[in-house]
Amino acid sequence: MVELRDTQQSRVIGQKVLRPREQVEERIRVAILSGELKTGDLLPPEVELARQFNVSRTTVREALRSLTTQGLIYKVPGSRGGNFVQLIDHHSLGTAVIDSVHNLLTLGSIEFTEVAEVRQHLEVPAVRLAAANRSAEDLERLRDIVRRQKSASVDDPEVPKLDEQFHSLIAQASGNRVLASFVSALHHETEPVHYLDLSPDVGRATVRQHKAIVDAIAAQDPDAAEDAIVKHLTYLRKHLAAHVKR
Amino acid sequence: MVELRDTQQSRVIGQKVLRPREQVEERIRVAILSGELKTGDLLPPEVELARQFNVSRTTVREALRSLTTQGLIYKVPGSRGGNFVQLIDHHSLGTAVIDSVHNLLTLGSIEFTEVAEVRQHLEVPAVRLAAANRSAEDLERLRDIVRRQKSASVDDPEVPKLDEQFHSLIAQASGNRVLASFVSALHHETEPVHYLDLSPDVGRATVRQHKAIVDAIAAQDPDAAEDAIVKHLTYLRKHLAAHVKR
DNA sequence: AGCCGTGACATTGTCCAACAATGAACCGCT
DNA sequence: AGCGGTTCATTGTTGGACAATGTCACGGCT
Repeated sequence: MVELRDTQQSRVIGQKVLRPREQVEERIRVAILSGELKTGDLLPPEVELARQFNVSRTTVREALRSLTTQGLIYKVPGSRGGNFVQLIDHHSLGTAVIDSVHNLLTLGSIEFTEVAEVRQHLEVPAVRLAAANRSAEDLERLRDIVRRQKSASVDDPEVPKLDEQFHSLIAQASGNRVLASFVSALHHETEPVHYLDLSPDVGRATVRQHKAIVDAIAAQDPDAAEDAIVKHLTYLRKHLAAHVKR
Repeated sequence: MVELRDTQQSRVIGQKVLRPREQVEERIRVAILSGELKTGDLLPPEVELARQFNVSRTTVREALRSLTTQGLIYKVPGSRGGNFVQLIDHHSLGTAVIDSVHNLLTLGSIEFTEVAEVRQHLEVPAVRLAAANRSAEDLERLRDIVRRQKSASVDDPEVPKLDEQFHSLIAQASGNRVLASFVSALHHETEPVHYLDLSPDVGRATVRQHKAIVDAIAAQDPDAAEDAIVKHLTYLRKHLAAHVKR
């Protein structure tokens, strides 16, 4: 947090010396972020890149490895393989959040309840916006999910996936992609716990609550929607609290 | 989204073949996430790791490069250097969000308004919680910042930093670290724009609004705090909208 | 004694040249 | 048309060398 400021000489001539790997990485990064390289484009082979940048293939590979880890490119071995520019849309934000939150949770650097709390703070606006902005298609897809949830048995392996889809779809219907990414990421990290115990009672109650949410969205009634989702989340939290066994 | 399920043979014997680099990376990752390696610990030198895993140093280096990019370790060249386990706390989440949102914004994959909207949805609960949970020290620090903002001239290079600190501190005072990380990340990505034009009028209005927020937090009045922050954010948005020149 | 340069040293950073693994396209056989 | 092997471009891994970096200890200078 300490900030060093050059009080005497504010003119700067020298810049930080960048190592070869950093320069290569940066050049490729701006090529991607500037749109010079588009999604799906194939980068030149590593030997060719090494030639162009006049560095060794090893250095190029370290730069590419870093870019891969950042999710900007992906590598494909084999004859028609190579380094391709990765699709970068709002889902990237979701996975970035998932990864980071997951790490922090397993390290104990943050508490589960903090995540759940933020999730609720985001799901309420999400469902309100969904009620206001939902398309006919959104509604149909939500109804379809609830239908399938109703018919699924408790131990059906589809259950968690359906639940994830339900909440993600609502967030998507809000029309705000950042909000959608956050909600589905936080859902992903908070929900898994309650798959372990799932009595038929809880299953039925969940479906009933989901239906109430969808009805409010169908009626385009944000207040009712908020009410329904708060009830749902509160129910889940109470139910979860009864099963903290770890 | 397609899920392939083996309908005929549900017994799985073979697992995916992992490349050496992946195995090394994974082993080190779990060592860190399990707590076997703690913050600040020094990993064995690369040649030693190569010996232990029985792979080449190059392979070890690729694994370490990836872990570095993920923020799990950091590298220090030189005699007493090496690969150290990075501190991983909730700030990691903030920087992860900043990076991803920044990429998406420059690529045009998300809209500025979506980020700003989510920011507001998070700052409202943040300020309410801050009003409820704030410590005496939090309050003193907030007052100190407002004091300094009052005395700072419009073109003072400290101004943006103070603003960032102000909003981050409030989020921190909420007591929810996930919330704090999100708020400061989104603030970081949405605020820079309005540094460009900063008339003395706007500066004074901002400080006045900040003071109102702090007063509400001091009085531990969540409703008043919400009211104040909404007014503030609305003012900023209106002011920003008048200057969309890019 | 304290300060400053200087050189040794451990470690990461880069280079090079080769070979292994991968997987798509091609070709020929039936 | 389908099947199986071959070719080939590309990434993945290896081993070994040298360069760059930054800490430490030492020694000389003041």
